[in-house]
Amino acid sequence: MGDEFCSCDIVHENVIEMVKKKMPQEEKLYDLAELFKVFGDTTRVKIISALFEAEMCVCDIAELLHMTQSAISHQLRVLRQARLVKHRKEGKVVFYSLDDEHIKSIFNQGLEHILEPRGFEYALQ
Amino acid sequence: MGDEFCSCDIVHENVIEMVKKKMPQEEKLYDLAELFKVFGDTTRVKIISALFEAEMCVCDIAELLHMTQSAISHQLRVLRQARLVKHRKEGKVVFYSLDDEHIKSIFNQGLEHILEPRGFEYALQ
DNA sequence: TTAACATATGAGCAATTGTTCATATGAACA
DNA sequence: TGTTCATATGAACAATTGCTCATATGTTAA
Repeated sequence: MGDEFCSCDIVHENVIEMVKKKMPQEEKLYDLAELFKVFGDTTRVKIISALFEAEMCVCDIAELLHMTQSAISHQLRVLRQARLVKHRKEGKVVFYSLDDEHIKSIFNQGLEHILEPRGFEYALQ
Repeated sequence: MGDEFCSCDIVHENVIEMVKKKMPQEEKLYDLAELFKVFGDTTRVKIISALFEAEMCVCDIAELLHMTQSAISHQLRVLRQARLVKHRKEGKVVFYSLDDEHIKSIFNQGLEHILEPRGFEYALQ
């Protein structure tokens, strides 16, 4: 039954069909993964966390995170392309700030998950 | 001023100090990035999306996503370690389901972001 | 016990990613 | 105009990641 991606015999076809119908489009799920991938790096999470507090220029962020200007600039590019930050030029200086209200929600939900006490079963792993 | 991670002279020390005080602990931000990293893969996003609809065994998921049992099992391990799914054994069969209410929120906030219409400036990039 | 089966896991490989280094761009000012 | 400075970017390299393949684990049934 099916395309043999699993050697099992017990496949629950009715469940699979139901789930297949209800799941979002493949493309949406791909985009969603791409979005979370942007959040999935310590440097970028730190940048976002910093920009929650204040608009900052590239140089400030580099100084704050003890990283090179180049590294920060590369990461800001990623954040820009994901529409998570916006920028404003003032002469030579470029100020970055958060672009989206959703970010705070996503970020905070993530923090809540992190801060939850861990269950017994997990502690054993 | 500072540790010279940036050759700039214009560093706004007062902003940096303020932000530094308000930012979450480094370790929390690291954990947060680790959590989002788990969401940042198409296969795992699809698995989570499927488990929103129903509890499923490894074989069902493999069939649904047209992927090998091994690939799915490896990814389920990642999801388990991040406490995003739980499992229940019934004989040889292992059923997986979502472990956490936060997941739905994080996931849906992400989808909202994805679905937002894009601005003019971004369209040009 | 042995055979069959559902799942888990380790090693290896290709693809992706984050940083560094060198340099380009573009704005302000002498 | 030429210089200085803030930022952006391309190439290269090391580290990480997701999959495959082979095999281990653990459960059921003969």
